[in-house]
Amino acid sequence: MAAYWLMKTEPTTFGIDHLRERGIEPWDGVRNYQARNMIRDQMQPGDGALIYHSNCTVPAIVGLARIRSAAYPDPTAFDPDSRYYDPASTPERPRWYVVDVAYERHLPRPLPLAELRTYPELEGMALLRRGNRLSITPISPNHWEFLLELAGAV
DNA sequence: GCCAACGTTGGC
DNA sequence: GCCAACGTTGGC
Repeated sequence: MAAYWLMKTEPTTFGIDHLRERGIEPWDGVRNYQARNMIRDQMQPGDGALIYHSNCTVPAIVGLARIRSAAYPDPTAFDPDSRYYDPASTPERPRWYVVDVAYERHLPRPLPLAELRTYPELEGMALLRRGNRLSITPISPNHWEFLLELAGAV
């Protein structure tokens, strides 16, 4: 049974258009233990993902992607030249993980955060909870269906 | 740029 | 193990 996820990214750094150009890309740089645990322990190839743009003019869910690999150690943690370098993570004892994420499509209509807050159907969605800062959150099947219909993507 | 919320660090 | 200080996230 496939699961669903929401993955935040900053469009100025790596947005949905970058993902479309790359086709498939390791989702690197996650440096939060809760998010790491979801990547490492729960994500499966075939899972669906909503791509969310944060820290921008109109924060919004903008596209659909697919998890395409099991978790493996984040190579940027081993690279002293990377901004995500973490000397505490070694190939022998990796601390951080990635999955490969494949572009599927832009939503026909982006779903702005401000609009999402208006739907009682989305109550309980992690993105909408106060003070939420997790870069990866699970999406319930009901919310997934609702969001896709809302965006005209069904 | 402001600031609330949250995570991490480190002294004790 | 507590908790204050600090850093980061991210909406507004």
